[in-house]
Amino acid sequence: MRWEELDQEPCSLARTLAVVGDRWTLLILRDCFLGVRRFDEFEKRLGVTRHVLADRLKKLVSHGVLKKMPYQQKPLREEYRLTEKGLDLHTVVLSLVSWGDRHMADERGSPVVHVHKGCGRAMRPLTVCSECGEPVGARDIRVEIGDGWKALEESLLPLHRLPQKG
Amino acid sequence: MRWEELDQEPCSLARTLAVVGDRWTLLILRDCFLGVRRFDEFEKRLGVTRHVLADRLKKLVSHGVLKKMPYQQKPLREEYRLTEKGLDLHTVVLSLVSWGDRHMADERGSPVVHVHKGCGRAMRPLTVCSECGEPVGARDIRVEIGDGWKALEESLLPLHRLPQKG
DNA sequence: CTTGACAGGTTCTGAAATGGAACCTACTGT
DNA sequence: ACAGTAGGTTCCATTTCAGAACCTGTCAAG
Repeated sequence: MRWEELDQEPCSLARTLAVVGDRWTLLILRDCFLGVRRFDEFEKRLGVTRHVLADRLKKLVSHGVLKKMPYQQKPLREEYRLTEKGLDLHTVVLSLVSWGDRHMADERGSPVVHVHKGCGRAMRPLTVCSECGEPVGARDIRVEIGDGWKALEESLLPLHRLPQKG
Repeated sequence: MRWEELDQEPCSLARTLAVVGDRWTLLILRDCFLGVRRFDEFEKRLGVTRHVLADRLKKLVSHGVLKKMPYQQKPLREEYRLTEKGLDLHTVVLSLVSWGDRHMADERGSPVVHVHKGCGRAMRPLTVCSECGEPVGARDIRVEIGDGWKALEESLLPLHRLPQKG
């Protein structure tokens, strides 16, 4: 499978990875959420080569995750900002960070703390069911085929075994 | 920056990407959550080369995300199963899928539906604050330096500008 | 007892992506 | 006139990847 074919896959995860499924892209997005907007700032903070950085920014713009906004004329200078579509990736970044905090931290603890402006406290993201509000984990969910995709059932989901304890 | 240095970074996102920051790894994990356990099943479903598949499975085992369990002797055959650490990645996968459903779906809608066993309804994952239970988005959170990392403040977070509308 | 099949890999080779550095193009400031 | 800055592009050596063939241990059929 080629990278370019990925956004045609009958799988929302594959389609998302077509946009952000790359180590540099997610690090760029992390910095976007911290307020970084300019080419040379990304370069200094990430240690990525300019070539790759230019390529990833271009892809993110073409996918509508970032947009270029002029911040001065003469000479024209543009900065990269998150669109609403890009801001919506916050839960993805947050869940990745949260997993790292739980499973990859050293004795110094979490490098950054997320403070919820609403209640003022340090928070961790919790994933809950949109319907009943209860927290959900891997074992609480069953996967079924979407209505528009019944014809492809066999190729989509040959298996429905859920991961159990042990 | 080299891939191998990534898990030493003072950033939980970078450390997480050291484990799963690769397009094939996340597709492998998707299939794990659907119940796929054996080498040749992964190969058929993913269209990945055997070389890369063997490499990624080995890395996931070495990071403690998957474990090899024998399911027969003579000849010894082993299958790959999610550990608790691996099951804990479910929220990551779920948030990626959910973003794809919202922003990358075509007219046929979501390929798969997640049913919450607890309440029996089709659900979307909602990210809420662990402290007050309110839903959180990108604009509801402020980032601060963790206690163990104050000394590195400048290199960690030169900027605290938050993405605003427009 | 030879042939074939199967699970689960490893080895080989050419193509693609990446890292590192140099170069380019407007402009501004001294 | 010269240096500096933002935002790239070009070039080349190294690394990684895709695609295919090959290897090993076991069983089952003819």
